Formats: sequence, C-alpha cells, structure tokens
Amino acid sequence: MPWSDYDSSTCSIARTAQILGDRWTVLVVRDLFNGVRRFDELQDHLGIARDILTKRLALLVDEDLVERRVYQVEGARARHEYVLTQAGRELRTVLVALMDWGDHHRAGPAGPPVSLQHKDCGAEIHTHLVCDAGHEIDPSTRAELNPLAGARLRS
Amino acid sequence: MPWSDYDSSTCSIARTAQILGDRWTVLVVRDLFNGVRRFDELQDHLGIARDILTKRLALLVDEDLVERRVYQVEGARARHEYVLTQAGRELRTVLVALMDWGDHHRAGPAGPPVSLQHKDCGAEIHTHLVCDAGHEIDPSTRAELNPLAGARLRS
DNA sequence: GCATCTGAGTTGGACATTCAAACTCAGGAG
DNA sequence: CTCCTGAGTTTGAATGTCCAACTCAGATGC
Repeated sequence: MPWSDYDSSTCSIARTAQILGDRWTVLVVRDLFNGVRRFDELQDHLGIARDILTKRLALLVDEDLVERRVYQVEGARARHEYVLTQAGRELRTVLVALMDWGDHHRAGPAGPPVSLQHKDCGAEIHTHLVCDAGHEIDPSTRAELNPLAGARLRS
Repeated sequence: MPWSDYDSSTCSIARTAQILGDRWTVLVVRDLFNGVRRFDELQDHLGIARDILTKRLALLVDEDLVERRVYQVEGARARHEYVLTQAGRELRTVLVALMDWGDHHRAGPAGPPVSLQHKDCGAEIHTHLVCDAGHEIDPSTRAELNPLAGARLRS
C-alpha cells in the first residue's frame, strides 16, 4: 500500500510540526533551553511582537512543553517565569538536528555561530541517525516505512 | 557573556527554522521523502491549498532543497516532478527527530502510526544525541554553548 | 479541425494571523 | 499620591492563508 493512501495528519511528524511549525515557536523553545526565562527577555532577544509571544507561550504551556512558574525575588512582587518541562527538554534532539543542518548548509563565511559541547568531556554534540542494530544511517542509506497499529487510511 | 547578548537570528537553528518554519513546508519535505513527487499528488495527499503548495515548492527550489525536474512518459507531454536535492535529503535527521518526539509524546492509544526501518537489516531507525567522544547525551545531560567565529553580538 | 481531458498552476475575495505601538494593571519606590 | 517596571492586552493596518473558479498547453477522441 503506497504511503499516499495513509492519512497525512496521522503522523508523528505532522503532529509535532503542528506544535513547532511556525516561525517563532522553535526559537522560543531554543531560548528557553539557553536559560532565557522571562517574558521581557524573550521579547527583547527574539524581537517577537508581545502579543504573539503571549500566544506562543500559552500554546507551549497548553501542550505541556513549558511550565509557567511563579517566582519571587526578595522584596519584589511575585513574577512569572517559563521553564521547559520534561517533554520540552526532550526536544533538544530536534533543535540539535536543526542546528547541525544549518551549520552544514547555511553557515556564513565565518563558519557556524556556536558549538554545543558536552559539559563533562568538552566534545561537540551532534545528532546521529542510527538503527537499533547499531548501523549508522547516512543520507544515502535506504530506509523503509512500515505502518503500525496507529496508522489510519485516508477518508 | 550570556546567550542573550548574541544575535538571535545569527543561529543555525534560526536559519533552518526560517525555511522549515511553517505548518506546511516540513510536510511537503516529508512527502517528497516518501516518494510523492507530483504537484497534484502532493496537493491531494496533504490537503494543502494549491497556491500555497506552489509557493512552498518555489521556496524549496529557491533554497536548493528541491529540484524541479522535467520528465516525460512515453506518448504523454512533458511534466514536472519535484525531487529532493542532497541538502534536502540531509533533512532526514530533522524529520526523524520530529517523528521520535511525536512517537513518544503525541502517539494515540494505538501507538505510533509508522516505523522507519533500515532496509538492510530491518531494525528501527532513531535519532541519537552523541558527543564526538562517543558519550550518549540524554535530556538531563548538561551541555554548554560556546560562541565561535560565526557569532555576532546584538546590535 | 474541434471539443474534451488532465496536469499544473493563477487569480480573486473572504478569512485569519502578525506586527508595532499604545494602553492597562498591579505592586513597590520615592 | 505619583512614578516606574514587569507583564501582558488591545487595536488597526499589513500580510498570509484558504477555497473555488479560472487559465493554459499539450494529448486524445471523433
């Protein structure tokens, strides 16, 4: 049965892209990873319109990628900060995959802007595609898709 | 120097997200991976508006992720098909990262819809985060970002 | 030779999203 | 009591998306 007979939206890529698929959401998540936690810092660093940031954060909280947490600095009033949840932190692989691709294909003449390093050993971190038998999968390796129980035919 | 002093858009994640960052582009690339090549097939399978598909394909061709190729079936007139370039095929890691996340966090009760397998050995393919020294990086592993020559301060 | 079909778009108007700038609101400082 | 700051909301213009209908070129049927 060809791929195109299966419903396009019943697909983990489609479901994930549904959440991350706009110009800003990925960048908000990236900044949260990098320790930017407060509304105004995010707004200022990203250059995003304030109402859009409000919506994106609300969406991320809704989808359980981000937790809106109250914090209080001594002598100041209570404020909010936005922190990635476990599910949010698991997007790191996605972000690094995007970064690896950008480093290879969109770096300027000065090379990539940042490198991500393992804190314990200092070596650079990258994504790899590997099969469960341990073979490295490169772009020319043939792979095949097989429908599982969760698949649905198109209506 | 804190992350937030660096320019947000000078970042491989931002550059890649610039291209892939809308609801449709990723899905178009996914379908191209899966062998859907023709305009009408894409339109039908994705349920995307025809004018948007035209724009997305033009953008992908512009960005060198897709090649628009003329082909001719015996006795029919010349037609176009859209084929991923090398750079486009290298997005596979990104797609699999999205799929892995969706499989873990957004699968319905019936489980994930498809599995991706290595054609040679049949084992499932997944993304891994690994440092160059060979340590597996899991979501709780500490990593650190270091600016390189390509970095730019914010204006 | 003329009407028809099919693939691959274009065009037009309705609807939704994004943007920037101004406004609100609460609590602490002076 | 007024000002300041963080954290949003509101508002109207600009832009993007959607759908349906239209175009256009090269087979094909008769």
